[in-house]
Amino acid sequence: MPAFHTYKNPALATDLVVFGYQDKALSVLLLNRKEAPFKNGWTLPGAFVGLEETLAEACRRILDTKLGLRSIYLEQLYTFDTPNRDPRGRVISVAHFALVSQGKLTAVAGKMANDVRWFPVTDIPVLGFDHRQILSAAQERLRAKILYQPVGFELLDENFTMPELQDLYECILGHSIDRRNFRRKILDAGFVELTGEKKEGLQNRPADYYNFNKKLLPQHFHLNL
Amino acid sequence: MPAFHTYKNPALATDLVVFGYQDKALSVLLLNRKEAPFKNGWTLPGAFVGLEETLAEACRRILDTKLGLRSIYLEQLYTFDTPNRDPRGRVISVAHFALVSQGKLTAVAGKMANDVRWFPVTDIPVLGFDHRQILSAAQERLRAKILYQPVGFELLDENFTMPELQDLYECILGHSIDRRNFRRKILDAGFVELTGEKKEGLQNRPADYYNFNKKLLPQHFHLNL
DNA sequence: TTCCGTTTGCGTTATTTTGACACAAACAAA
DNA sequence: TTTGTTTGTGTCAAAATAACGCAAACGGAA
Repeated sequence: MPAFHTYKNPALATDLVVFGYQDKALSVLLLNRKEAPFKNGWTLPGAFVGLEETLAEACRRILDTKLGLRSIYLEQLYTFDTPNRDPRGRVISVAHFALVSQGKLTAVAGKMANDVRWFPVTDIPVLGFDHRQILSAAQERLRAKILYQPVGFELLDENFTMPELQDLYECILGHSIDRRNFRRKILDAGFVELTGEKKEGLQNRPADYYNFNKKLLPQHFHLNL
Repeated sequence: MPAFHTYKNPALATDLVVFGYQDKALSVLLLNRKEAPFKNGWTLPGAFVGLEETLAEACRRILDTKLGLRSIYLEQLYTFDTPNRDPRGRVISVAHFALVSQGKLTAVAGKMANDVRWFPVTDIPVLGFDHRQILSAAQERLRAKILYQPVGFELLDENFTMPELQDLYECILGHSIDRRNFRRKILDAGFVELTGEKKEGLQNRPADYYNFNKKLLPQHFHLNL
């Protein structure tokens, strides 16, 4: 038996699908590469995984140093290993996806280098590597997840109105929902509560602000939308 | 930038959760290790991933050479990277789970080395590495999956009766279901059809044989059981 | 002020789905 | 024939869902 680390293994990387919600649209952070391969092409942010860090730590490192994002929702998505997915050689990528709330999104937008941009998921450019496939998998996961876990709140501010929440759901699910039925199902699920405040200063009737109540959270529900 | 494969990367492995269904019980293939670490302890079958093979190929290799199983259902589960999950060093494992039908199960049972055994999921011994965690994740995935994809049929023979199918569902879900409601929901989902044959030779009323009909498959349904 | 267009909040009703049963049919064994 | 057990089919009340009406609360125009 040879020494342990002399085994020839594929290289290990992480790629990140960072979702944000702004201007009534779900969007993704893309990075314009300055180096080959795919020079000047758009890709997901990613990096190789070091010997001393976990996958999550590698993701946090990317989020922090490349994008200036901290303490946001992060989840492992899938591990991609198509043979020629990276022209440089054999690289296996453990893809993750992250959710950025509106508050943090706007706060960081200015700090970002001009080679990092938000793209609405409805208008994604050609992506390098197999990142189009990764992005599609992330969207599918998010679609499924939003129906049984309170993950959508990671994309909104602490306080949000029912119409705002509904528009988010519609963006992610890709179809429109009846206002009144949506409201009823969300309230029945029982993980939001009224704050008592209203969204004033608008043109129409003020909307009630709601709050994601972690104490009431059933941690497992099922929305039929 | 150093030569590509001089990056220090964690070692990459695969571990397999092979599910079988026999004697009205869901069971898992476990391997008794002949070498350290966890010598004489039970673990999931696994192997390191070579440079020239995909993850799926590595899994097929294990299934074929170690267990004598071919062309069975295989799916990626999750990638485990807890720092000290392997006492030999930093190993990241892309766990998969496989489903073996009763026919193939019995055909191969005899060929298996005596250090490989089926264990009912209700009676699992202490496992090495983080394999208990992997097994639990696989069970959870299977529980969820059986409700919206026709994956349970991979565990049965081509022809099966409704009571057999129900018992399988009950084993995986972990709770009993009303016979009549179960039948109705399965038939409403519309991916099984009567073969016309009956399971004769038993003590009681013969049960109708059903068939998993791939042509009728909606590929996306939702069972509420 | 009054009227209008728009959005929000709250409700109703018909339909569908679900959960909990009852009962007869088909076998083997007594 | 009778009994015990399992399978196939149907019923019915309760719950969940989809579709929809209507008044309240704003800003802006008349």
